[in-house]
Amino acid sequence: MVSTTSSSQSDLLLAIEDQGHRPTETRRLVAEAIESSQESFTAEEICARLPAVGRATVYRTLKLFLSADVLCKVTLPDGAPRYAIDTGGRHHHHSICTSCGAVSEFRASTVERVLRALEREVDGEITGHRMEIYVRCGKCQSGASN
Amino acid sequence: MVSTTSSSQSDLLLAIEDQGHRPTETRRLVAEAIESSQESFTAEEICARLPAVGRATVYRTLKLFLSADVLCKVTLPDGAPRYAIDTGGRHHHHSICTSCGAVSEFRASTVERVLRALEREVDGEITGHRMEIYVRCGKCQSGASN
DNA sequence: TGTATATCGATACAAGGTATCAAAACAGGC
DNA sequence: GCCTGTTTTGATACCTTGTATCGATATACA
Repeated sequence: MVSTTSSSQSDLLLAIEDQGHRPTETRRLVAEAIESSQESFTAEEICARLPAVGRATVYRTLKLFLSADVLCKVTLPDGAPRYAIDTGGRHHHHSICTSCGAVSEFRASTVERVLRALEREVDGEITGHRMEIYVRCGKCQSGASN
Repeated sequence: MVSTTSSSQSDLLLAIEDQGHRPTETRRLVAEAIESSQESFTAEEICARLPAVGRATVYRTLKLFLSADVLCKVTLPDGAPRYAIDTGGRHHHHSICTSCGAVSEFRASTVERVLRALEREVDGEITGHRMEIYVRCGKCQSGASN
């Protein structure tokens, strides 16, 4: 595929470019598919929307975006993984609407405070954590549909 | 003095019996393998230790223990699942040592308080959550080995 | 003893990825 | 433009963590 030096570069693409990866046409397609996604999405949805792009490449590209911190991967209550664009910079957590899949970020300073408190309760040193909040979002509550 | 209450039934086995499932020999084998496990373990480790028990049966049995709340399933930072005996009754969370795999429980009343506070921050109604704390446990810190 | 139900193992299959590898695309020097 | 070394790519095989199916067994119990 031929690379385009088009104007309005996607934020996703710029982010991995900053990490030293090439902004190829294939990656631009993946970025575009992500950016035009409503709410969150699965890797296989991207594969289905880009039949010309290999499955391995989709996963590789998602991984690049993840490591550039412009994409996040969340886990639904049943364990199914979903991806969503990650806009926040500092450390944060995600809330996921179990009806529509919308992912929001929140900087949980409160959560960090709790972790510091827990440091005295647990045996050893806290090295990391995982936290997700499942919600039924405002939109889904009002629009009775979903 | 050791209470020799005869054929001391495994707690795991008793728990699923209470749910109306039969305490079969196969299940007893799985329970035994679990109870003699150090720290946490994977399903495949149980399969490997019980070659006479079918893989599907091992997974089915783990699922029974999970739904009887005597087993818990945790996720390591890299996403790999592990199982551990769950002794706490009330709602609680787990801390996992990323060195040795030891899983501990903690009743995080503080965490619950945070969730109530977050209820005002997030859009919608909180319906659930997932939380895991990763630690380097005391044993691993002192014994420099792991 | 007979029969309904529960459980079992083998096996195929599913989801979500990763490893491999040869081919294509590319950057940069000439 | 042409060469050359590095990246990226797609196809494909494979891996992990399970779940579905199904015929064979085991079990309860009337």
